[in-house]
This record gives sequence, structure tokens and C-alpha cells, in this order.
Amino acid sequence: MNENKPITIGVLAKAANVGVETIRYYQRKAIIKQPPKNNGFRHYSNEDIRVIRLVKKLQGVGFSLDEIKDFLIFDHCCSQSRSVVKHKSLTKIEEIKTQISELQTTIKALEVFSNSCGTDKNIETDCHLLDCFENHWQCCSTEPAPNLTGE
Amino acid sequence: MNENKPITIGVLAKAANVGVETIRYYQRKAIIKQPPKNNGFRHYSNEDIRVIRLVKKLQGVGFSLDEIKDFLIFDHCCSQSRSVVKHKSLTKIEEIKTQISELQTTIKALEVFSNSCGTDKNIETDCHLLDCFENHWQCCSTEPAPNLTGE
DNA sequence: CTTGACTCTGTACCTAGGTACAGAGTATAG
DNA sequence: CTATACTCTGTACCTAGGTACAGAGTCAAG
Repeated sequence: MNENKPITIGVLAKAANVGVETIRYYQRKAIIKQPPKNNGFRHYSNEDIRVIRLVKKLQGVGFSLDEIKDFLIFDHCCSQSRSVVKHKSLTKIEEIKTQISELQTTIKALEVFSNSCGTDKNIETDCHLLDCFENHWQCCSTEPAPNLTGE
Repeated sequence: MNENKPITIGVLAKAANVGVETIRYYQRKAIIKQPPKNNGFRHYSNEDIRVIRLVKKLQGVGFSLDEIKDFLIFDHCCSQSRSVVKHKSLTKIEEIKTQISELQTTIKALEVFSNSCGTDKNIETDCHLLDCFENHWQCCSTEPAPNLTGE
């Protein structure tokens, strides 16, 4: 079927929808194994296409290339592979949930910031921006500037 | 008060709780302006301490150094500065909300992935991991592998 | 047989936000 | 006066995931 037209790196790149240099990079990183060479040219297999697509899919759900390597060591579905998949994905879910709650905290801070110094006021003030920021982002601190070097 | 002990780069770094190299980096990036020199040594002001603390605070709510520059051009609180603050923070909030919803989609995908091939089964199967991944992460595709190069 | 498209190896470059270090000068304490 | 702590400039290095390019070799069409 595909045996007359060898899968060279350019064909592989097109089929897997990545750049040629990405594939070379994956080879350097040992994400995909070195295929046999013919006259110095690498000949890839259909499996290589599938592996790269899988890598892209796993990147899409937040795994790094190093983490993805830990999935790729399994050739066949077995209780160990299923356990690794379960454990690593549950861990990743927890990481993402933490990240989301940090982002929600950030949004709250930005909501305060967005109303900094009362954005409906159309007046110029004498206060320094730094004073406002240190006064919970509101005009205007009447306190003298503290001794910041602590001496 | 602090006029006898000049604020050299090391003092500034300690007071603002960053590394000396970070301050040099901020200078290169024009985040803080070049202070006057005395015998070749830079002498910083209390304001520099406050600026760096502000930079760190703004980084903490998701702004990049380039974005932070756009805040620092304002010396004083004015209607224009308030408008910039409001606009940039609302934009950032929208960015973060988009990011959160992408992460929630990712979690859903990971939940499916975590139950890949039924993690309660304690059997070895003959299927290839790639088959499982392509079969919605479940054992086992009975379809033959498609022609992936599209020829 | 030439031309153009492709591939090879090896290395450098990119982003963002720093970090590290070399080699020289300076300041300060004892 | 010396030791050592600090600072200066300039450049290289780090992560992660690629991207780009030079110079050489190879393959396929016309």
C-alpha cells in the first residue's frame, strides 16, 4: 500500500501535521526512535505517524515531552500501563485544579486593580502612582513614605 | 535617614527582595531607569525600591514586564492612567477566564484518559497502546489501521 | 545532465525572565 | 596595608519546545 513510496521525514511531517524540524527534535529527545536508514535517508513507519499524533494529543492535555516519554515506554496495554496512565492523569488534574484556583485569586486581585483610584473620577490628583498602589490601589495615601531599607 | 548609607545595588536587591542580577536585568529592559553614579557605583533611591516591589506585585497578577512598562510611564494618578489601568486589567481578566475554561476542558479530557482501557481490569491484552488511544482511549480497536499518509 | 526539491549533520537562535561568571576596579574593616 | 566584600561591564547559560540555517549529499523529473 505505502510500500512503494517510503515515508521520509517530509512525508512524516506532513502526515503528522508537524514541522520537519520538530521530528528531528523529537529524535534528539528520544521521543521517537531512530528509524532504519536507506542511503542515509531515514525511512519511517506508519507507527511513527501515530506516535507523533499521540504526542501532540498528550501535549494538548498538558503533559510535557518528558512526561509523555513515560507513556511511550509501554508497547501494549497492561495493568501496569493502565495504572501509570491513571496515576499520571489524576496527578495532572490536581495540578490543573490548583492552577485554576490561583487564577481565580488573580482575577479577584485584578478586579480591585481595575477600579484603581476610582476610574469614574475625571480629576487629576497630586498623588504619586506608587502611593496609590501602596494604599490598596486607591487615591491617596496621607501617610509619609516608610523607611524602606529598614534602617 | 538613609542619606548616609547609599542604596547600592546590593542594598536595593535586599530591600526589594530580588537578586542583584534581576535589577541589572530590569535596567537592561528599561523597567527601572539608570540611577546616578558615584565613582562608577550606582546609587538608587527609595522610589526604586517601591518600583521593584510594584513590578513584582504586577507580575503576580499575570502581567509581563512589557505590559508593566505601560503602567510605569505614568508618574501621577490621572484620568488617563486610571483608564489604562482599567482597560489592561479587564483585558487580562478576560484572558485568564479563557485560560480557565481551556483548563476545564483539559480536565474533562484527562478524566476520560484516567480511566483509559478500564483501570479496574487486571488483565493483559493483546492490543497496542496506540490502538487504544485511537479508539477513544479504550481497549481495543477491531478496525484495521487506516492509511495514514493519505495515498 | 542539469535543475530543483529533498535530506543529512551540526550548530545557533528564539521567547521570558532571569541567573552565572570572568576579570577588573573599588570600598571598607581590622 | 591587606583581605574580603562589593560593584562594574560584558557575555554566556538556563528551561521547553521548538525553529532556522549552512554546507554537503542525494534523488527524481525533464
